Amino acid sequence: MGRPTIKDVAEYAGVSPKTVSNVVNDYEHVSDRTRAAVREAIDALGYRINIAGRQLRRGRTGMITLAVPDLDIAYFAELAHHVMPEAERRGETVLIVETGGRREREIAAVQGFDAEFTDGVILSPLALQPRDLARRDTRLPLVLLGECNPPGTADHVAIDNVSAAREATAHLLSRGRRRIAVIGGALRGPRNTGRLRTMGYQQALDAAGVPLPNDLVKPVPAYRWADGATAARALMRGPERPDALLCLNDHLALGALRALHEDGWSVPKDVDVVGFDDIEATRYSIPTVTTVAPDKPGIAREAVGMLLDRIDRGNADDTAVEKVAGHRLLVRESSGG
Amino acid sequence: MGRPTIKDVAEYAGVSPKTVSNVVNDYEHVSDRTRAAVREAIDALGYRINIAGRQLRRGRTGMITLAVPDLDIAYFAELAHHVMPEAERRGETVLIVETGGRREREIAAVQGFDAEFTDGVILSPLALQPRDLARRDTRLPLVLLGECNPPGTADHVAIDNVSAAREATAHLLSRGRRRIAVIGGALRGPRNTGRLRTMGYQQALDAAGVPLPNDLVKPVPAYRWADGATAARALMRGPERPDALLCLNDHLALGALRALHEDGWSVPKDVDVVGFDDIEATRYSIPTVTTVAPDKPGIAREAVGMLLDRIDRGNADDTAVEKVAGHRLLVRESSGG
DNA sequence: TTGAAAGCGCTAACAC
DNA sequence: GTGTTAGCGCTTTCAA
Repeated sequence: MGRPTIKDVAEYAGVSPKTVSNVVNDYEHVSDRTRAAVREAIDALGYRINIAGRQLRRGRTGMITLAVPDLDIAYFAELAHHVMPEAERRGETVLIVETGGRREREIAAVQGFDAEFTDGVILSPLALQPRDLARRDTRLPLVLLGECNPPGTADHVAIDNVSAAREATAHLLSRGRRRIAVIGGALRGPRNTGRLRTMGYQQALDAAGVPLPNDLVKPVPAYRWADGATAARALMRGPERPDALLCLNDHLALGALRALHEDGWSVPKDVDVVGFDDIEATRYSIPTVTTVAPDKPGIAREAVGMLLDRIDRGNADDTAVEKVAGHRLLVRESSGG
Repeated sequence: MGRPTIKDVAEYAGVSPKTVSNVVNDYEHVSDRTRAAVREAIDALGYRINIAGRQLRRGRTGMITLAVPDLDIAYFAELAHHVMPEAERRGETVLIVETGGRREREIAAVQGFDAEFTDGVILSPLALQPRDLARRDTRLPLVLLGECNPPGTADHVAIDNVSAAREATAHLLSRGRRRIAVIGGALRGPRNTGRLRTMGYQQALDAAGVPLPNDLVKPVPAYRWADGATAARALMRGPERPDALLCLNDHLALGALRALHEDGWSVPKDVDVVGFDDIEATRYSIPTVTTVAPDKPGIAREAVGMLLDRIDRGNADDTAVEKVAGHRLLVRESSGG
């Protein structure tokens, strides 16, 4: 015989399938005796509910998707680590999907792939275009993390990237740094995370009356260790040698640290280094890395909450919600802390 | 109207539901004309298959569980990063679950939790006891990773931990190190990863005729940065100061590196450091860390393959399969590389 | 407080 | 090459 069904349990306990269902779902109006009998039957038969039957009937899977670029990026692993228990606390299971930061995979995620797996999606996009959202032909509830597509398109949680970068830059300026490079930055283009943080950097320079240095805003192919190392090496060997590196995530900062070490530069004596995300490695590296710490538990809580709200409301088409998560600058050895 | 079903598509295209199903499932014997018409209807209606109906009918969910202690441990994030595309390549979706290394969560994982979510489980256990497997009252296909419970209980993939540790220790001995400490090791107790690696360490010492130093096998509460730092500090300040640290994973090694730096020790001049797992951080730390690199893609491929085999065979009760994944020692700066 | 009947969306088996 | 029928396991009426 195959796996026991609710019918088998019912037969064994001498009740109807509906009664078993009532017990399984903690329905109140079940006599203690019946409940006990059903429980016993469940144990005896080793019954486990078949989620497919339930979700077919209920029209909900009890699962939500968390789509991130890459679990190899510690920030996303840490984020997942916070999202999963938060979802579990609220009775949902999380399906993690890696997009690789590729646009077609991100589009697939906001479309619910080709199958309707989950009740909603939390996506941390990198390549998604505003028009991809506009074209979305589904009511699949969606919450966006980090990247700031034109507000109003979807629910969204992020830190205040402009302020965060402004504070980090102001910190470097207050240490007398004037030739501050931005690794992973962008002086123009869409208002993605890199652009917003570069704007904050520019604002801090403006406020201090420091002119924007030439050629020190350096884009990178990705926010990985190797990219930080390459960029730092190029900047330090270039004509406009910086005295500080504002790295737009911690992996870039740690990669930069390594390249600086190899080229014989001392941090923070010759050059300061600052990162974003507060991944665990920055607390143990040599030197430890000053970083902007986003409120990860808060982001996870808000994202899950917003998504479940939308799912519960049937994703009614009202206006999108914007939430700003907290952040703080943790000054460590790499900038004199 | 709600989400379109296969019936709606059939009506729109003027065919039967079964024909739509055939098209969706890439069944061969469908005329091009029909196929095109169905495709068009699908696009027009924005139809996406409802996975619940399919899995109810097919008796398979197309999902497998990957249960790891903690995504914050880079090794497990990297492992997940390899398992997901491998599973996808084979048409399966991966549900990641964190156990926190807690026994009751690991038991729940091998039992399939209380719901029938997935078709099988890949578990990387830490606290699971042999008797937990013996007691298992389910036919849920299972593959174990890493920890070596009594062979024969379940399919199992791991590197040869004894050999790996022996090689790493031999490497340190060949550099003239004689007072080699083991952070995370165990001289007795169950044959878990820590014990096996300590056995390899002992074998290498024996082979070289080096007596086992006193008090240098140091257990740790967990394999995290902080634990490595604490252990390294204690060892270096203790009465039996080591000249090398064999750290049983890279997080321990990186934490140790930090503690050594803080106490003014130079690596590798004063003391060598070796880790396990080859996480990306070890390639960028200062100094870079010598480590045992397991064949992660191979582990992922074997684990997924073994699990799907079992699922396809209906988990017939034949003997468990043992697979040994490859590994190699990468000598880096922390031991003179 | 419990039970009977119906049907969620899909596909296997079989007919045509 | 395509359609009909039946039923996967569950929960939602509604009735008893």
